[in-house]
Amino acid sequence: MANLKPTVVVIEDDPPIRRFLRTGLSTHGFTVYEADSGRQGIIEAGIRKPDLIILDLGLPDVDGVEVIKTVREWSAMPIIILSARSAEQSKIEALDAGADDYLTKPFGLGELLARTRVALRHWLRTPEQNPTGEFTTGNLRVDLINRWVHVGDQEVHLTPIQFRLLSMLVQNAGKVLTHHQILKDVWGPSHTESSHYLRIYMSQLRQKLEEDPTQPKYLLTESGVGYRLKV
Amino acid sequence: MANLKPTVVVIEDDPPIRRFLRTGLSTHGFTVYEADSGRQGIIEAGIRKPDLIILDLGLPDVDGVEVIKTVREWSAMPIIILSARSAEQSKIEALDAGADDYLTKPFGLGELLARTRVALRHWLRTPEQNPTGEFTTGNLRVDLINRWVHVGDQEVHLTPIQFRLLSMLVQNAGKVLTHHQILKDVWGPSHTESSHYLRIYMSQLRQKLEEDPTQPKYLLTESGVGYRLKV
DNA sequence: TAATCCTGTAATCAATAGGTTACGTTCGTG
DNA sequence: CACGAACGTAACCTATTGATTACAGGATTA
Repeated sequence: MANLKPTVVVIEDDPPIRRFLRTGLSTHGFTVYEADSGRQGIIEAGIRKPDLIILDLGLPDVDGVEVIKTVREWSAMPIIILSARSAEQSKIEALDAGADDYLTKPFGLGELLARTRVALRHWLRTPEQNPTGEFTTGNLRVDLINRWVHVGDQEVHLTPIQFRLLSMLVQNAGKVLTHHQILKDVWGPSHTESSHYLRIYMSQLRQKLEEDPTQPKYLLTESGVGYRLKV
Repeated sequence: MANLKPTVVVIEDDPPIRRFLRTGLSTHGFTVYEADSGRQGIIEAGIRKPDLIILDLGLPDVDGVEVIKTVREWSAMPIIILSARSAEQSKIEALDAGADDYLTKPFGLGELLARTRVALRHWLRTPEQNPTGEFTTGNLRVDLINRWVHVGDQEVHLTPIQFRLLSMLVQNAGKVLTHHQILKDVWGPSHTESSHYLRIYMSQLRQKLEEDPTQPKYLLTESGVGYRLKV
């Protein structure tokens, strides 16, 4: 969804309001899918996996609160309620059933859009929505963002320098990095001649990551040049 | 039952409404701190590190939108707006400045409480996307919404800071958090260098949560980097 | 095959970072 | 205003990390 348009499923039985929502939302960058009943809405939400649901409480077939509960059984996606019912008890029920916001008709398009922005802001903050910087080759898995390394299903602990070194290799996986480049990046520009540091830490990494450190499968030496992470 | 009550900072200059909020919120399980001006409210939010801010837009000294922006410079905590202004433009400005919800006066206490529950639900949403807000690993169970911690079938009492620290780790379970990140979030932006605080409280958490505090299974140290809650 | 260069590994030691205890102060509650 | 809980601070001790030295293996070449 990062560079695509956000998608929304509108569940609303009244055709004029549906048209109002369709034009308003699509001219503001949404891809809009529509449903005119609760049953249809639940199906649509399941198929489209939208970034947002806009739901009218007063549907002909199912009670809106039931729709909320059904969706919440399998997803935490944002749900914004539109309703003609302004009674407080109705709001409380919908919100406690799992809705994220509640607008009473009549409402302005500007406010609705502002509240969709709030809902999407919340939703985007959840970590598993964000891409992970995970790298895999063979039975070696590295997550640069969460900062862990797995060999098989075993977690491996690395010291800060070891991790920086591996991190640089991962970010240039497949390419050969010269001693000079690595030393400059990991130890800083004042240590570009201390190539024995590099050998020692490379050895430590192999001890921790390679099945047979004497026959490395991932951390390869390019003699006279540098090192390379095999992909 | 609950480990400790959630805290809220109420920023409102009108004494009758302030009293209404104080009694309403505290009888429903909140610890309430009050401020009668924007300036004071920002300070209070920084000191108390509440779970929620309730903010009146019509303050005598600072514009409410400025208060939102100032808080958002260093925290993503939920902010619910109360306002006499029902104009759509006012709502849009506040929501886009970073507010999470907007209620127009007059409003009912029931609706306000329902909307606080929504805000806290968003704020506490764990990476697992657990709808109940409960987190489990090994024999450690944490419920961020109801605020209790169990080790085995034994309830454990935590102090406010201890709970905030654990809460942050739970919300980022699996990830390494740097000293800096934790200090900023738990103690506030002015304590980012006081890393010995962190060590002491981490030690206290281990005493309470780990079977063998010298060999932690959950609260892991990433030496030279920070800490991590193992999943 | 001897010399040389590049590479890998082990062991040591100092510096830094982390863990724990104890104690004084503050703050909220009754 | 007295009590206890929670917090901040200092001091001390332990563990981890990183730098460094020394040495061993292996390949290339004269």
